[in-house]
Amino acid sequence: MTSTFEKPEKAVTIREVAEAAGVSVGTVSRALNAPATVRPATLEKVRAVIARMGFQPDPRAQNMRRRTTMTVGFIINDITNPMHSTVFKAAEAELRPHGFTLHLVNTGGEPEREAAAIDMLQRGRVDGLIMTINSEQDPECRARLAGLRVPGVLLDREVPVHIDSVMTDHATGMRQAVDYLIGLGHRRIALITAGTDISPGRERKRGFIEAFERRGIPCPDDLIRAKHLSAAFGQREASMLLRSVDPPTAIIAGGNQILVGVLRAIQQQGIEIGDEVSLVTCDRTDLATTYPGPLTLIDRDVEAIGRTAAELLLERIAGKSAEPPRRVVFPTTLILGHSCGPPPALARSAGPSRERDVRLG
Amino acid sequence: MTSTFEKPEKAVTIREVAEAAGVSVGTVSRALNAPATVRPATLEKVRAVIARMGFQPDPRAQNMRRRTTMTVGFIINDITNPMHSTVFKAAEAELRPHGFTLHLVNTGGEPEREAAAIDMLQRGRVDGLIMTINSEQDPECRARLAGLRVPGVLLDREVPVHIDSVMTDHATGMRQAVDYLIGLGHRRIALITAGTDISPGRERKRGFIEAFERRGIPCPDDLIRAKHLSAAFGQREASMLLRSVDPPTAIIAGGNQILVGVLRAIQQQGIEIGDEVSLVTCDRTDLATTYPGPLTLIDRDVEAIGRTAAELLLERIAGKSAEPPRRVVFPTTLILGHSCGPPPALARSAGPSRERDVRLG
DNA sequence: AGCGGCGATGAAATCGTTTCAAACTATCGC
DNA sequence: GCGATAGTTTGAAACGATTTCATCGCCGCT
Repeated sequence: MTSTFEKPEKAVTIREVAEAAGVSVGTVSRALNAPATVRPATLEKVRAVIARMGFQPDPRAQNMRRRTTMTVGFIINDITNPMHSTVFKAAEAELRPHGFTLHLVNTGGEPEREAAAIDMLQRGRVDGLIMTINSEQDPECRARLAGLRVPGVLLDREVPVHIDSVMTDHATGMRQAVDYLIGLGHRRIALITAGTDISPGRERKRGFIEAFERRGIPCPDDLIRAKHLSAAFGQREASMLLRSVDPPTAIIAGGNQILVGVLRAIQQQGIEIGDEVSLVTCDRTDLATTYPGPLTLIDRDVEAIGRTAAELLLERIAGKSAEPPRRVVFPTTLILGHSCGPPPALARSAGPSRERDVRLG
Repeated sequence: MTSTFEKPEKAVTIREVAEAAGVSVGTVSRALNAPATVRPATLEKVRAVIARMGFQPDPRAQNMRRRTTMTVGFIINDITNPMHSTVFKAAEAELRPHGFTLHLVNTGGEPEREAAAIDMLQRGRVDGLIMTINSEQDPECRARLAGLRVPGVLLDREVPVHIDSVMTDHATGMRQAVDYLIGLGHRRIALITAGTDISPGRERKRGFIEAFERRGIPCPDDLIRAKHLSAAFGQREASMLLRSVDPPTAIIAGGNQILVGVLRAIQQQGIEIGDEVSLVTCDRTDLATTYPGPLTLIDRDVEAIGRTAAELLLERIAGKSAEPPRRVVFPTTLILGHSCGPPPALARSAGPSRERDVRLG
């Protein structure tokens, strides 16, 4: 409507307000930050002038003087990962009421960028950090984490450093899933997941192996592919596995991006999920819950994870920096869909547990 | 490894560096910001001290003094929407090499929060804004946008205000999709999309209507459901439409969240996509490309959109504030999947264009 | 009347950097 | 040898708020 360019009038400063109100700058400052200490009459007068002139304190000056920014840094390798963006959203919702706002850095998982992000943020730009550092092993990153000048919370990563963390019990979740598959008769179970250089990869692999051990069944080590959390990796490994001479009868996609690749590989080979190959995935994404079936998945409360990270951080910022680092571990839940059935060989002899539509492989 | 708490030593200031190097603070500052103006011998000496003491300028003080923050604000209603997070990522990738970092605010689309976000960011916290303001109509938000003190770029929103914008030609994309469906024989085509209070909703509806008009075919107004961009809305409307006495033979899911709801409704009623009902969706998400079929969709280059927004902003920040606002419009592409076929009635009489597996409704 | 105490206010210090005019130094031409 | 000049460096003044400290009135109490 207004086609006239509102001239970006120079911001009004506290000094101008003080002059206009006929008081000192100190009084204006107190009127804003400690209203109880200024006489009601004066307070009202100052407030009127503030409102009239549309004064708002300059955050830069406040940051400078208060040595605080009311900003929290969020470091993540890929914000387009639905799990990560959900954590971010939940953390923001928790922090906003406390006046905090978030600085988001998308690192792509590269060690240098992660180290650089920690560096640039923690040096006066934020009051706290929530992060998923992919370079658990990188000495640079570890040094940065060890020397952190602001409180920090680590998400789903295990770094030998004194810092709060919010973890997921991926191992137990994986063990349950594998146990479920073993119970259905599967022995040739494949696991495609993150590299063992990061906690989720290590934990999932551990849970996978443990499930077999507890049953006293030899673990199909040749079917464990723990390298990357990407769709491309998922597709490549799933394709190779499915084409091999002794293919798995069940696949566990250990990561929501991996699932995308695994599904593509399965489609490419025209294989029927649940009948020819059972499928379990991790994390409740739109794809996992909406894909026909739907898919059996290892769920976790991602929003609670984001909320908890924010809570831990808020407590630290509020001053409990002396207390020992805390570590909150969230459980997982196996949610049964219809993507698993008995392995084909078994199904052919014994009665099938659910309707199938047998096709040629 | 280091179990000793690295004491968060007080940050070293430029004054301390100056003293240690035996020069004035001004010289240290110039050594950093204008090395050419300081004598090589002095420069080296200062640099050595800086390195030894590990000095890094305090960003807060720099922001304060320079009146600039090297930060860009990104305001979005929902960062978990894959389109939005992709735009963010692309924009960040473009801005990072220029030294900018991003402040992300997730508003949930509420007008007050959007207005508050603009307010809090543009007053000294950021040097520019990239935003998708949902409250196109809200006077508060419009006023904020009109009085912006920093350069801004609007994403996919039409606000009568002098500001750069990056748009998508949703109307043409929709027209092509509808035309394609009409060509397949469909007449009862449903559109479920955003409300007409925001540009994508208006444009998609316009394109939908135009497609019929150009063919001289009456537009099925009763099948247009333009209200919200949510899975819940998509599911509710799709369910109602599919259960109605004269159901649509084709559905267009005008939004990636809407698609989730539409697919659920279709699954719930056991309807076969492509045979009993044709489906077109918007945006290339993992779900759309991985869902069996895959789905026919109206694609757009979301990364280019994010990149372009960043470029426009960078140019403004670099000083071209006088130039008239620019408006970049990105085209869409119809990508054919296998989710569309001739309408059931036609298919039953004429020969089907692709294999079907007829089921009871 | 004098004194203590208290609440409200103003003046000044402070945060750490950049910037700018002025001072200083060395070099050069004449 | 002297002034001009260019090149460096210095010292101090911003930047815009918060915060500390001293002061001033005022009230009540003895």
